[in-house]
Amino acid sequence: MLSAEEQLHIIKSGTAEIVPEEALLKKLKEGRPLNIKLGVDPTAPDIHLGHAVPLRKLRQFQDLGHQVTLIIGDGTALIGDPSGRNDTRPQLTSEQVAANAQTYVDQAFNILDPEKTKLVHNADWLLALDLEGILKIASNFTVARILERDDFHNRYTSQQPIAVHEFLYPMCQAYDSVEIKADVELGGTDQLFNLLAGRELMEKMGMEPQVCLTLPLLEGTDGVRKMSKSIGNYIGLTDEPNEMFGKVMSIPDELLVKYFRLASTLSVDEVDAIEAALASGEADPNQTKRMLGRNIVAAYHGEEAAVAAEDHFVRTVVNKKVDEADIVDFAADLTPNEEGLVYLAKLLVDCGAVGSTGEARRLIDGGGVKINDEALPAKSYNVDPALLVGAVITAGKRKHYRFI
RNA sequence: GGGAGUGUGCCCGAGUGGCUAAAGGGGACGGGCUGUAAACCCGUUGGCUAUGCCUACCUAGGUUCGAAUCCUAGCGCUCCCA
Repeated sequence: MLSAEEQLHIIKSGTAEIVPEEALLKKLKEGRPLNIKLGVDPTAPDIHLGHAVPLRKLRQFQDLGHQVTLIIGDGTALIGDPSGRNDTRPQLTSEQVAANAQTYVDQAFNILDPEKTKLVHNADWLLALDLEGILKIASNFTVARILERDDFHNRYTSQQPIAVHEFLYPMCQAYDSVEIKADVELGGTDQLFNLLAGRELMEKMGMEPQVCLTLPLLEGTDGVRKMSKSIGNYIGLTDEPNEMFGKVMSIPDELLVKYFRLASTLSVDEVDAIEAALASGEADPNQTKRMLGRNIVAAYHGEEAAVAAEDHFVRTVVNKKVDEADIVDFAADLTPNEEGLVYLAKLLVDCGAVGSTGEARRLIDGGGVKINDEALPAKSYNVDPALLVGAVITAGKRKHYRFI
């Protein structure tokens, strides 16, 4: 086992805050495997690189010899985490939660070491609480304290509704820490309040309080907003290799180091080296980004897929060649009208390239529809079917079809 | 229980009887440039085989030649008082 100081150096990489750091050092010095907690909300079926950030950190802890308790928040999911929200989350049914939890766990074990992971469900103890138990926990918190939270405060002052049950969320999460006797709890920076609630509750219940470790939120491919499925700027762990690689290439350069640090499998030293090389201008951002893409694809699909994905990227994007594998065959009705033409706008809707004929027309007018790499002139909504037979029809940046 | 506000397109937000498929911004999409980065420029952003027709400003009615705009009721949200 590494020394406490060496461990701390690794753990600190990429973290936003450790509260309090001395307490973590002290725990590390005890030389025992610490119990590292991560609670996850099974509110969405797919997980993405943003969700993977704390999982990677957990993996680091595991590699340093510590134990992880992964809590499936099937109890808290019934509430819906209010963190960072400006509205009330929809409450999920237990069936949805169970299904989501399963896919989450499957994907999480791509990253975590199953040998050192204990999987628990907080419904087991949260739903077992009776009113007396709930009151006992709730009496440790005050309304003022909870209203201090940024998101509650903002919603309150901006006249957005806050449902009473949402107040229970941080308390339940705090109680989880008590239940599993956490030494350290991880979460995004938006989780700080919830993590601190756990620390407070443990202390009030006479336990050694957990250390709170927050990780920065990972921006999505737009480089601005945090990665999120609903915004559509996410890189899913189950994305196909080619798509995954392409999405990584589309992130802004400014995010390169952050992605390496939070989402890649590289060690702290390696990431430090890359950061220095980029800063000095020694490393080419494009090549470095490709390296990142390879690393991320390899982590979820294997080395071979990563090489193939980069290859695909070079062919289709850099050299602008249409890859045969990207062409979708579509059985189109090419029966011509009286003028001997077919309505291309409708065909583009039928094959799923666009949502409406209006959109198709606009795309054509904007030069976004190509036949065999040749842009159609504006207004050519009706075309000679002979042009289409056997040809590659491209709609937008990277949708290719062949009508058969 | 009483009172006051508010509800517009993916989002924010103008519009208070006709000139409004609805200003402006954001986002998104497409084109150019390029490293599927950033920056920048241009275009598009309800549906429909389209110089037109249809559907739209919370919902349902009503007034009017004409309503996102006025009236009535309802629904949602917020605040204040109790």
